[in-house]
Amino acid sequence: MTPTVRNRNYALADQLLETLEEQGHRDTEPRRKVVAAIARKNRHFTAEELRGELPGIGRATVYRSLKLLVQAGALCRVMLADGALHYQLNDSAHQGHHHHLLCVHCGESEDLQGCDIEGQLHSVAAARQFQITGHWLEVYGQCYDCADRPGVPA
Amino acid sequence: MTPTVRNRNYALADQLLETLEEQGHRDTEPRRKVVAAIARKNRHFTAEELRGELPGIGRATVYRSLKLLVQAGALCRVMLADGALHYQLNDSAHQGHHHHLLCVHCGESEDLQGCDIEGQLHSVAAARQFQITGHWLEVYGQCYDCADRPGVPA
DNA sequence: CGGCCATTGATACCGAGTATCATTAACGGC
DNA sequence: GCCGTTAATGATACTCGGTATCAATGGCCG
Repeated sequence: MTPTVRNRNYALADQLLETLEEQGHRDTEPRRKVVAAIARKNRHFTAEELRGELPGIGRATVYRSLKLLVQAGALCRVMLADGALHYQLNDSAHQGHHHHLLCVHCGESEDLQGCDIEGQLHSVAAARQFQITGHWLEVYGQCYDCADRPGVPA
Repeated sequence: MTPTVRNRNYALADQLLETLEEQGHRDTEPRRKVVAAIARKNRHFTAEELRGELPGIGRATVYRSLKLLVQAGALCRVMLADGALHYQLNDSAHQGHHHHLLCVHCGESEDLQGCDIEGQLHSVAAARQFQITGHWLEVYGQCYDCADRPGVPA
């Protein structure tokens, strides 16, 4: 890891911790470690995966930290095509509601911002006198780098 | 239950059983009971809920039957807003890929057919050189009958 | 009728997450 | 800087939804 990346990770970890403190949560040693492990991630991960990288930290603590970060909007939950729930850092620019384009091959993901699903849903729903309160959308596929590789399941 | 409804349920159960037989599965006594219980449902249900209505039938058998019916396209899985997985009979006209409009108040659900999510997703994805292979969408809200009732969570 | 083999159901197991609760340690007040 | 309050921790047990195992059963076909 280059010094630059290391610095970025430290800054990100601090930022996450700060977010939690703003919500009235304490700055504790185990929390720092969890947050640092998350900051090191550059793609989505499962709770258990994260826990594997944090020996000595209680299972409950890892799950509690994840929940707090999701509530704070710093993490979002993504559901993979096989139904497995993963977590993913929210780019600070994309804290609001958005969807993901997930590469089933390499695990890369992109945020879908320019997609007017909402508007479309509302007009369809209005026709049926349905009042929409929320929705959940995940999109699966292959990214450019993976698209031409062989041996990829449909 | 009116005689008409009872007949409809019997017919539906037979049809489901037949679907399974077409896939090469046997016509067994427990299977008949599971399928009959499903045919009686007029809204989405959980595996455990169904199991509760089938005392004397093994847990594994219920889950196995559900899986077979999903594979056969007769049932579809819907994810509620709280993350709970439910099953729902597929209207025989809507066997293909489609989405659901779920009323969070009464549990009613409607199929979303006239919604061109696919096309929209493809154009957004094309711009990013992403090749879409699938997606998952659930839409939550309140149906006409529930919309004006008080005490409904957002 | 007989046999093969899918199906069954009891049971144990699994993965993901939550509840409990005694112990620890942050942080704010003084 | 000490101290008390109170949040946080981590060990453990538990829950929930679903799957694997496997001996016993019973459909179905020749």
